[in-house]
Amino acid sequence: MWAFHTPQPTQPPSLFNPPRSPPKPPSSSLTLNPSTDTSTPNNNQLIQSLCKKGNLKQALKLLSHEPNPSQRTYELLILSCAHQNSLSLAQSLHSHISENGFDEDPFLVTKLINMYADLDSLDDARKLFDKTRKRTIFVWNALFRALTLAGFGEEVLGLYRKMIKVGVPSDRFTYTYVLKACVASECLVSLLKKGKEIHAHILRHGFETHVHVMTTLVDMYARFGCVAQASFVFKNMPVRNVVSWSAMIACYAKNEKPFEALELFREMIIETRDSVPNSVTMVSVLQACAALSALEQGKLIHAYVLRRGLDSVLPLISALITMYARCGELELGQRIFDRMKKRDVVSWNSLISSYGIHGYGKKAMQIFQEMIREGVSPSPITFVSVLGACSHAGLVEEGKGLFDAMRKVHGIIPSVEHYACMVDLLGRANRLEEAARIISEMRIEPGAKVWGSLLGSCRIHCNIELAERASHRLFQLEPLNAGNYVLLADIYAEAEKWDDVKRVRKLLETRSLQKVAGRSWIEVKRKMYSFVSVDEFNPQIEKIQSLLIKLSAEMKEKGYKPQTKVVLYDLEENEKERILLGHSEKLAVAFGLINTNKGETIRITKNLRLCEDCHSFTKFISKFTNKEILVRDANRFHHFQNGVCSCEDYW
DNA sequence: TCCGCAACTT
Repeated sequence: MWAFHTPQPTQPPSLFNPPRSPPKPPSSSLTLNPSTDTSTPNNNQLIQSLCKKGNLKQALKLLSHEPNPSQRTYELLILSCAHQNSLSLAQSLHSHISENGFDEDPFLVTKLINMYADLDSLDDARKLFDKTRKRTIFVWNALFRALTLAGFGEEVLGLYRKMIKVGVPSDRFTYTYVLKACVASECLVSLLKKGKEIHAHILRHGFETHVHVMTTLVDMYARFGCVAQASFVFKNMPVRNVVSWSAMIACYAKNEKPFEALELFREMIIETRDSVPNSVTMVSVLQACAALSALEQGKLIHAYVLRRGLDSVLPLISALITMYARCGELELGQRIFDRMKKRDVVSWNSLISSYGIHGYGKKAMQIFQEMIREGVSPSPITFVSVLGACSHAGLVEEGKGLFDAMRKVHGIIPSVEHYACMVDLLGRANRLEEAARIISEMRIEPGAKVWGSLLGSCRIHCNIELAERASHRLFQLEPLNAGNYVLLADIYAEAEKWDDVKRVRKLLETRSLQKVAGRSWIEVKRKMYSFVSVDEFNPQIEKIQSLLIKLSAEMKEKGYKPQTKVVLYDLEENEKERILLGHSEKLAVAFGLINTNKGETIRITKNLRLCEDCHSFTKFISKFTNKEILVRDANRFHHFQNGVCSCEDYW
């Protein structure tokens, strides 16, 4: 039955039916020799010390000679099985424990459930729980933990209801698990309502003073994107620690509130003495800088990281590489990577995606190959990064090859993200039929990301038929995402199907959704300036507008043609031109021209994809004014210099 | 006696 070789094959039958007798008192001596005496009362201690040394097989061998294994002995054996990742040994040990009558010991049941969770054998954990009669809160919690970790959130919530029904009171651990269960669902159901109910239970039972419970609550709201609720809970916490602060900062950083994240970080440093930011806190702070492309802020944060001696923490270094790359400083990121003494897969992923967003697809692929040569196993995210890089650079065949190798060579099953990358890769390259075929051949349910990629490509290549198919699915999958309606309306508009445009815009209205406004921002002397079309308040707005009008007129003489077709309203040409000059990105460029010194690069970030007119306008400007202009749009970087863009007009 | 929170890479 044991999965290892035992030198005494005559023993077994009695192995699982040892005589029952009370455990003998432990001896103080530990100087036993197993080869000369295998059945002394101190076998327990010997087994335990073998477990501690990691010699599980030897320990199990000895167990077969021990008539009275103690609870402690079993405990160490269980931990050893989990540690050695051996399910078959674990199951045999479990039978041994049952046959010795220890399977009603809640202590060992808890340990066994945890062990099965570590070994990813949820069925064993469930079965054990089902036949356990003495279900202490420890046993319940262990199962909640196991199921939550594996993503069976709904099952946990069902069991939680049962637990309340049978009258077992929750403790602080129960609350952290069931809160996490709300966001750990395999299916895409929203368990926010459940989470709010549990929030109410927590308050009713007086757990609002428990830091861990309340921090988990903050994190739960954060993951649902309920920033206001998360911040409400956080502000009302009677006790906070570095983890609570980090959770709230991460909440802002992940939910498109980078300013708030930086502000809270500032508050944390100034107002608290006992909650000093750690490397985890700093990762979120760097993410906020990256989201804003706030290079100067980012450098200050980097200096802080160095002062605090946090610069050898791997995830933090990856965040630094990403921050510099997203702020346009690819070389600084590369330099940090070069100086790393130790690198993990995340460090490589960061570098690969950095080259990807700058449009260097070939280079990203080279780094990928180098990583493989160094013996680092790629993760699913590695492929998202490198496929994304291929997509930005139009490397269709290379991307297809990588997608193939991912399965065949690296044994990674493609996820929705990978399919979305492939659809994007093919779609951008105007191979829309091929992209649609990939979707129809998918073995998993194509989610919103996949259809979204297709719709985005249809927008670029104005394919109405496929766009209608994609948006039909998207309207079901994410009815509240305004972007999908806007894309479809834009496609109709470009084809001058004004009735359809009206119909889709009406749909947007009836669902009371708001089109996300195009926004651009620029950092000048450590201050961020943000622009939303013409009417945004800015003290220099008149100066900006007159500069744009002047430049536009001058550039027209040199061959610049306003791409009025991007204005998707049925208007006169000159009116369209006026609208074009109000695009946020042009305002930011003009602001940059006015407020930067000669030779200084203009760095702009835009929340949406760059429009064709802004793209050609900025190319002209870069030549006309002899300025380097770096623009990061929703997808990638555009490096404008001397009239050309690094994307080679493929974006 | 057993159990717990936050982070990175798309």
